[in-house]
Amino acid sequence: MSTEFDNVFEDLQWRNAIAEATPGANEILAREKVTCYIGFDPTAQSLHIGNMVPIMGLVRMQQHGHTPIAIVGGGTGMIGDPSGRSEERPLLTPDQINENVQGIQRQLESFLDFSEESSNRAVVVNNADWLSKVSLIEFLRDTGKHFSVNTMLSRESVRSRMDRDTGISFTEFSYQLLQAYDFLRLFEERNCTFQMGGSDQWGNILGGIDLIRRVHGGTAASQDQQDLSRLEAADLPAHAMAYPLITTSTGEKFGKSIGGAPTLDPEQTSPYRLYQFFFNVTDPDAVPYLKLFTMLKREQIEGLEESVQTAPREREAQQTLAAEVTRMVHGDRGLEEAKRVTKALFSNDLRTLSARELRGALTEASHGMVRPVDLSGGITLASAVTVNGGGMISSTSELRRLVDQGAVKINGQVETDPLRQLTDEDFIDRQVMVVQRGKKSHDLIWLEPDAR
RNA sequence: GCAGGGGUUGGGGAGUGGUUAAACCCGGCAGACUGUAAAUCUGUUGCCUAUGGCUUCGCAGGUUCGAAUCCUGCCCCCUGCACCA
Repeated sequence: MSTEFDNVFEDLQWRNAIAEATPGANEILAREKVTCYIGFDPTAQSLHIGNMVPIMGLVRMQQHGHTPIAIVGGGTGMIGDPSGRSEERPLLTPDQINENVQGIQRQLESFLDFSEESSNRAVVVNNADWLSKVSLIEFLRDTGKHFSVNTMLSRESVRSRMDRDTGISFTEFSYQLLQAYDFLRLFEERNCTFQMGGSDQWGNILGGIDLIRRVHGGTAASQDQQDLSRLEAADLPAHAMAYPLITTSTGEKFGKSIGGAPTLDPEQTSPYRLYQFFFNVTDPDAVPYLKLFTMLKREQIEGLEESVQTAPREREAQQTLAAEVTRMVHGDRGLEEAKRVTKALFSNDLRTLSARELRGALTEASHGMVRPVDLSGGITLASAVTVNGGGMISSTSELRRLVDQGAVKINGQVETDPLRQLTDEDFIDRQVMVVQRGKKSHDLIWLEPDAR
């Protein structure tokens, strides 16, 4: 695969995907093909869109001929990264972690090229493979000896916790050693000389390079890691770069909109919702996201950039962004589904669709709350809509408020009476009812099949 | 351990006996405008079988016609001091 950029570094730089880099990293990447890695925390069952940045980082590395390794932190996950946390993390059970590791591993596999024929095929490794096997004594002697507690204490993630009375446990304090050790192992076993990560991980990443340097010699072995940036490229046995943490143009944490960050798991976040998430991105965010989240070429993106300027109404950039991401995550079928549902929901002719079509389109759509309802005992709209909780409307009071504000539509018709009795007339084809809250949220309710 | 301060509705933060479901700000949600955008404006933001009722102000009791507001005990947090080192 070829691109318009000479090397990954330039590519990533153009995409604003580089916040930090070790001195000389750009030359290395231009000159040789390296093996690089990024770590993924198994704190949840599924990756979410925030993880797209690192994933795309690996994808682009591979595209440019480098060999990507994804580490899932089955071992470090047992410890917990103190970065960005004001309190001690609850420890996950080994079972949970295992489950999460497997889920994440599966998801990663759909982005990277793992084929045997590939000369730079991707690898997924679990750091539990080695972390769970090192002996404590061995670790303290061989690795711990290279770390100065003074330096470790000065780490922002540690210091902020020391200042609070809750403090930090030895467990989390040790985290930085483990992460550094990962890099050392990959360096030794897989000739991996490059690490990428979020800029919040920069300290940990440098710790890894420093460890490698101390273990494998180098003239400046006694220097403090704080001074890494002053070293010449030649002194560094390994390199790294960090991507910036993404925020929206208004400074919010990325992905925090509608009900939390969309995940990459279709069970948790339907393709439709993922599509909608990106479709609704604001103008100033559209182009930066296109650069970060898609494989589109420079000229395509520049074309879209112009379209945001000249014809914002067309929302070409958002549409392309949404389509590209959805296809990458859920494939052509997922994208098709997302578009089909979008069309059904925003064309305002719900009544013309059949129950079958609606169910097909909506079951996995929007809030995904599909709930059966039994009419036989008589039921009000309010109780139908709020059954089981968990839907987009959580209480009768909330329904009333929304109805008062003219925000609720049933099958496309504005609703005025939250307490009216439902009849099977309210269900399209006497089967399904589409509840709409505001412009963008939908629920689907269907009649209990045998209660009709 | 001693002394002092404090725990209020998603967050911040008023309120120290009734007119307080609890000011105000932020956030959230919705409406208008628009482009399924941003900005702006408006409304709303405990629950219910709803011109009323119920449950909320760390927890448990108590005093009162009436408590978030007063008393008692407990839990948790912050600040000084002491102890430890």
